[in-house]
Amino acid sequence: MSQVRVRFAPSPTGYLHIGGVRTALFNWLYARQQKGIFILRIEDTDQSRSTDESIQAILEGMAWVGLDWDEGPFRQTERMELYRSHGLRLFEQGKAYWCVCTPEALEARRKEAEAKGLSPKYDGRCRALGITKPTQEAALRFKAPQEGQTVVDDLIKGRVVFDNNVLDDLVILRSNGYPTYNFSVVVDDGLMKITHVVRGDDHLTNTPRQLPMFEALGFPIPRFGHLPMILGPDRTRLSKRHGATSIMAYKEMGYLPEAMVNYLVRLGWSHGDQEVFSREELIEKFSFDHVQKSSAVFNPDKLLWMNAHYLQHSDPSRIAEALVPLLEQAGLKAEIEAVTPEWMQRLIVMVRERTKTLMEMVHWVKPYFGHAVPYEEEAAKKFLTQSTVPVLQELVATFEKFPALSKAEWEEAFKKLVEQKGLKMGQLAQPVRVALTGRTASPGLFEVMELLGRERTLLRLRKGIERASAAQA
RNA sequence: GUCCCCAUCGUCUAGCCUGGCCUAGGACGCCGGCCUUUCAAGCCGGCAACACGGGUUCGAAUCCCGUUGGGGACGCCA
Repeated sequence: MSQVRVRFAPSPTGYLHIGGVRTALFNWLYARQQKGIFILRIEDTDQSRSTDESIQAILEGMAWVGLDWDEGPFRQTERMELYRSHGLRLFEQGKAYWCVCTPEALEARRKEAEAKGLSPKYDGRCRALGITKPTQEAALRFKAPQEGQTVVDDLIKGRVVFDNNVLDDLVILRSNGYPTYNFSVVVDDGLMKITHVVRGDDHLTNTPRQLPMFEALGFPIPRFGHLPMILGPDRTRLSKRHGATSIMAYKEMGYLPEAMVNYLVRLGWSHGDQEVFSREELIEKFSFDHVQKSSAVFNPDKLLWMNAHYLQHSDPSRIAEALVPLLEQAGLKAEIEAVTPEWMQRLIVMVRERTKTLMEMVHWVKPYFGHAVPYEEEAAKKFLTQSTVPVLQELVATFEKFPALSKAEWEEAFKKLVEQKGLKMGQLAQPVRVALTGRTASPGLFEVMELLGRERTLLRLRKGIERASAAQA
């Protein structure tokens, strides 16, 4: 068996979307598993819609999810000669012909046919003309087989049979000399010796159109695998109106690429009941046998859960790596530089079980930098009241007696004070929480103290007392 | 309209190929409880599906046919 060669072939007409990433991912996984070659090919033959920004977006998106390629990126616009020469060869061999129908005329006939309830396919009228040297604008059409059947033995869908009479003579070279999609794909997949064409199942009906071209060009026929589509909640193809579909939008919302990959791979593929897979496991366990035939609805809730899971279970240094740029973006550059990586990781471990995205984590992590902490007005108003001043003062006095902060000792002292005063835990805990973090919700108080350290804990408690003393009685 | 694909809880899915182990399992979400200094996390429990109709068979979620429903394709777009 020769080496597996697969490709991801997006067209650069917008951002890299979720569906594209999943297609790329399945190709990549298969290549890595089979020790094969993964090729990136940019299909930019539609010069009116392709942009360089889109190419950048594709590369950026691929990099973010960690899908690296072995060959390319190739751009089809740099391979024009190849398509032209192969097209002309088909003409010379009598397998293609010049068509002088204008786009307008074709459009009109298509409409007419549709109105009559007929198939809108090209009627093949130039096929018999035998034009050898067109004197006007002409497109080259491939002579598609008109009888018999074309069978696609699909890796995912199984055996699919098409009657050739549904095929029409496809334009392979436009009158402007550019190849069309269905032709450039065949030439490239053939020339690049692609062994497995794995793409969205919106291409399934393109396959019987492409197979005869592989044959005509003398290329070996690759295996095909058509992946089910990803749908929005309304069960139509996922698109912009369903919300964020750009892969980079998820980066910006604070998702981890590994969570994204894990979620996406489970959309259409499964391995028993397992939900969470490391990248190594995916490479090992991926199989087309367990790719679902039916389309899947994108479920943001489950993606969010997956992200929370990775936030909670990944190595803290990994989370820090992803979080730090976001903190810098949030204007905390100086604060980050003032702390050690170890402390940063402790902070992450402390807050992470209450965050589902890195963006939420940014919010949760903020109170622990710097000396004093700003209060959320509501929180201060509610808990830093005159009546709390005496007990807070007593707490500070108690803590001051300890030369160092010991979480266990301070907790014990705290609880003793609560008991002495006949208070409920929360009656002291909430004011202290606000004093320490500025908020009513936080990690465990003594974890917070331990992280802040003795001096900052005492400082913030004193500031809390100041604020409470200034409050209206 | 024509062709193609698909069909298990609201969603992602296991099981289907190689019928009985399925009183259909897991996950997300939802509801309830436990834990609890707040917020979470965690743990325990609950609700919830084989689209429908015919066959085949001792027996069908699993095999066959049809119906219905959903999706896709039919461009000098990709």
